[in-house]
Amino acid sequence: MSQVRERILDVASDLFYRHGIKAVGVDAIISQADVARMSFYRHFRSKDGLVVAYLERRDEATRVWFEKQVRRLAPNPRDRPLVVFDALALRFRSKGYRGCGFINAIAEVADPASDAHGAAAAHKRRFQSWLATLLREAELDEIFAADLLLLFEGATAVSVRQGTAEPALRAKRIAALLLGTLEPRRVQRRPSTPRR
Amino acid sequence: MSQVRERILDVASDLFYRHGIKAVGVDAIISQADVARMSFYRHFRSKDGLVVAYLERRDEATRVWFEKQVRRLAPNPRDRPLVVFDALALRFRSKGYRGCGFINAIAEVADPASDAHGAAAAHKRRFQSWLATLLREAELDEIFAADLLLLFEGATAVSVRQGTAEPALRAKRIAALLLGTLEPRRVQRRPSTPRR
DNA sequence: TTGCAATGAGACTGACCGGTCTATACCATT
DNA sequence: AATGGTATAGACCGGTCAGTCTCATTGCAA
Repeated sequence: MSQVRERILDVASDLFYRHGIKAVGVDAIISQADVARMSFYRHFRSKDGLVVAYLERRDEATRVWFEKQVRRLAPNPRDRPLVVFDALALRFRSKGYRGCGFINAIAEVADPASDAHGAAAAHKRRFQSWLATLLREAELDEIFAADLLLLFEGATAVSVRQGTAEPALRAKRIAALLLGTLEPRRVQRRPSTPRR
Repeated sequence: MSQVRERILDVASDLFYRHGIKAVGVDAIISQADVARMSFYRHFRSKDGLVVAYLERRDEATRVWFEKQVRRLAPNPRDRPLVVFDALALRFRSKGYRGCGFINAIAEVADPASDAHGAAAAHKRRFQSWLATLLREAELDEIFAADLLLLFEGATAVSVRQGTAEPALRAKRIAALLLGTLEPRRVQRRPSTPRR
């Protein structure tokens, strides 16, 4: 209906993700969305309300995006649990990537009782259960979903810090080992010859 | 020398970690440190300067803490690479734990050219090279250091979100598999009998 | 005792914060 | 043509932000 609300959400999503939630004021949002101040408060009870809307919308969009990419990259359901990390690599390479918006929100908002925390936690729950579905459809044990999510989060954190997509492939390799697709390396113990 | 500077850093470290950097104003710091406003600006050029000092101090403290804990928990150097995750679990269980201060800083500050980013990146580099040392001293391949760090970060992110220490043990199990200490599970492929 | 550097207390600046309020303009339905 | 909902523009509120400045007080050392 109201394209004003959509415009606000578009602008806020962009600014919140790029600069962080606390770093973006209501003034910046309404001016960039070209919207009157009162129109903002007609559609959102407060800035906090907008933050929740931002996270809920991002939850939906993120999950739809991964679902689509994974289907595209892996026609065979058996390949999908690992292909998640290829999709993740795509994401890492996308312009302006700045990590998981939900993890960032949690890092920023601090208060675990806040609505933002709740929305972020809900997203991660849904994401993990999606991973479980992928595993089930690949005829693998759903029990690995939490492990995959841990690798997913780890890759994201490392990628943001070092600004490359390589951690996604690193995580994929570990995941493959975990799921039994690859044999573990057999050469971990180094020969006892002195180094250098 | 000056205990004023130390007091400021003590208070700032606590507040920055607990509430986030942007959420803590100079006023709160100086009032809680019981220090005059000008004393603050005599010791730190700006709030950003204080943030860098906070991160550098935390870098030192964090690495010293892990080093000590790992030595304590694993007298045998061969056990130390995995015992890192037991130390991490201790950390997760500590009161008021709110994740990695450096990851949080990166999430909050956004600008990758900022001093805060630089300090955080430097910490992670040092931490990874410490992990490499542990691996070397355990006669394992240093190449795994990046993998261990990825698991470390993943466990941290998950732990903060769900508020438990369990992800540390999950990461440890994966690390053990990775380092070849454990055999991979042999039962991943579920029997083709229909579920439920 | 004198002198100096460090600290304290607090006023002050200009900018911005989230949020409220009034007044006006537009546009579709009746 | 009148009405009612939705938009706009922008003044305004109290509070907080980071940072500067002045001046009094402290404490130590020459």
